[in-house]
Amino acid sequence: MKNKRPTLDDVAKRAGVSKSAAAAIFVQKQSTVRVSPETRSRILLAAQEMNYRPNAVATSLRRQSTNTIGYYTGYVTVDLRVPFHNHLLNGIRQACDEQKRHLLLQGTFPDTPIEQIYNDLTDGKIDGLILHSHAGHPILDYLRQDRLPVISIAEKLAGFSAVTIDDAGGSNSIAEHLHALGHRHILYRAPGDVHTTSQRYPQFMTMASELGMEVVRDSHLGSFGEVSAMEEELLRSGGRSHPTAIVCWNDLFAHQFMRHCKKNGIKIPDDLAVTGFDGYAPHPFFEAAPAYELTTIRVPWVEIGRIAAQLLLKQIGGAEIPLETLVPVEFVCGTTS
Amino acid sequence: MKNKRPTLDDVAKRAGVSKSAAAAIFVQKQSTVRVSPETRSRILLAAQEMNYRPNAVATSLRRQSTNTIGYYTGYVTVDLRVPFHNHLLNGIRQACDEQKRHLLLQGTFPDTPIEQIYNDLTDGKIDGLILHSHAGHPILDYLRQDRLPVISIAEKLAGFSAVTIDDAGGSNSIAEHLHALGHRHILYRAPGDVHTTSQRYPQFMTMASELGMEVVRDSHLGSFGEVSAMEEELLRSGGRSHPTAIVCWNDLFAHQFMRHCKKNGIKIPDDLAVTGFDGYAPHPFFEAAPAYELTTIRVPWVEIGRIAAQLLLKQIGGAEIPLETLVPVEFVCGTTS
DNA sequence: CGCGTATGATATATTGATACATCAAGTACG
DNA sequence: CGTACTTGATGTATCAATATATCATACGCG
Repeated sequence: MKNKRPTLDDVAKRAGVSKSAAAAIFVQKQSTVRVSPETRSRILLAAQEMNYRPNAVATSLRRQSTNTIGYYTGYVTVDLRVPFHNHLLNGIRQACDEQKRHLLLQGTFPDTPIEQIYNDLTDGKIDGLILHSHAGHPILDYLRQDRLPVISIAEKLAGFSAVTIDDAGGSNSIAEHLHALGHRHILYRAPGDVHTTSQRYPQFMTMASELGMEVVRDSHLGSFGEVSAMEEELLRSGGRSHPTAIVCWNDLFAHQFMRHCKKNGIKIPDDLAVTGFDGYAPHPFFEAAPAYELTTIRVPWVEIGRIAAQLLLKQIGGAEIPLETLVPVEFVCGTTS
Repeated sequence: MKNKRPTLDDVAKRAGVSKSAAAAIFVQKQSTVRVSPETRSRILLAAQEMNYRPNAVATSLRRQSTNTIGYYTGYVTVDLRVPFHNHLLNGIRQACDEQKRHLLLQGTFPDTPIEQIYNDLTDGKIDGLILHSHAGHPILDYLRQDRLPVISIAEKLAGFSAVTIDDAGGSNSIAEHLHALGHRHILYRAPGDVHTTSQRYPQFMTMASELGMEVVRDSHLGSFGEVSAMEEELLRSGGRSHPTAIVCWNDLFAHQFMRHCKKNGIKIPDDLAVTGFDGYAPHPFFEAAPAYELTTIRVPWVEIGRIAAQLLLKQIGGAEIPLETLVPVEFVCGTTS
């Protein structure tokens, strides 16, 4: 029969020493308690014979630290299959692995009471929290009153450090690229009340104006895959009129729109140019004969996850970290423009 | 300044009651201690004023249960962007959310000492563990000696319950489908020493023989994207000879191979039929104008993750769960056959 | 020989919540 | 009116480690 798990007391008893002596062997940082080599090996032998392993929960309670960070996936998107989640998580996990920390996936259904979310995030299970895509979420006000170290990804949130993306630079690149190709009339497709839009659209507008391009704004939100009225019109016109290019706020919208183009016989980029933003490096799995290679801004999501986790761990360690860490992006010229 | 976090003692003191009374209000299951409505509200008021939240780590220690399950991602594939990971995780998270449990992502670099992995998995941080793709991993022997509840996904592992996939049924479907289309010479492409192969290949062979088809086996492993000698030959021949169909052990191999077909001008399915296995329901993100719709066996990975987590939680709760839970698959006829 | 110090331990308080035993006061009832 | 039982609490041990104080010896040295 599988026995009860041995504790440090059991080990000490078997080795014929005090608990303090036994503890000195297993404590994470070096102990002030000294143990002779012979005693040490006696304790280690006893521990091995009993298959002793320290209890992480007890250690966490006493040390007031769990060596675990959380990634909160609630609110906007809970589906872990969404690329930004698994790309970020992959990077976060790399950092955790390197520093021997653990990663807790925390997320809640949209209708979970805010108090419960707050409780869940700040009940001591984690030493720090990574947030992404939570601008405007009521949890932020709660977290600001708490001592839990928090880092934000892709958004500046008052009171927290952030790893941000060079949205402005990316937007400039797209505007310049389209201008160079001769496009003068652009449809800018991005939902209105979304944080990312506010980071990308104004800069695009500024640059577009400088270059003398006309931009029409389509801020329909809708659900993924839904076609807006302006898009509908564009599809009906066959794309062979103004605007000559559609700038999408992210790759997802671009891909979705291109599906409709295909159905409607619109040729890309001949009839219409399409650009995205995000550039999720597709996993090899998805590289199978893509119909289009999207022109986009490649955002190094995996790297961003990793940087965020590293900064958070520094902060947990007591270090000061910069309020903003800007990560550069890369213009990728595909076949859709 | 942000103060020290209040404890139950602090709340009790402020409300002028004993710790036991205060505890009775916050304890998870109902307490044997009775509290009058007036006292109750006095305690609740005090707690609210102090912003008291119970410490989860202390609770875990006392209750000997963390309400957390682990998902171990080490060994074969650590990259969380691989579809089976994020599909499974999504299902697991659904189940955890429903039952208010937490999910710890545990994984280690390939060169982590086994003792350390064992320690990490069994040090009390989690109440149970989900394993996928770990057949033959040395950690299994360690875990078998432990009390930690474990459930395996997609593989029967001695000593643990498993959620399994109807690999045999899926293999039959593919054999019958190809036979019905007139194919008589098949190349079966699957690495030799992989668990999944042993589940899928024998049944395919049995059914193929019954139907009078000839099957050549290509068991080259190689790394993802690498072309085997047999594939090379097939590509050179332009596919316009025997075999007339290639059965891949999973969608990944199928997609990879099709990339090479495209490069070599081989038309699918006219020159060569291709089938896969897994049928990761692609996220809407990836639905953009796929060049091929792969003929495959759709395995409900999200659902499988969810079932596995639910069973594990039952087992943790003390219930007996079946040693094997077989999940049916679905034949999907695409345009590649 | 007595004082200071290094070595190798032990004893005890602490971390924050929970389970259970105990206890005082009030009520029901024969 | 005494026993039995209910209500509404309190006190204490426990979960498994860690931090710190304390305590014996032994040794160096003037």
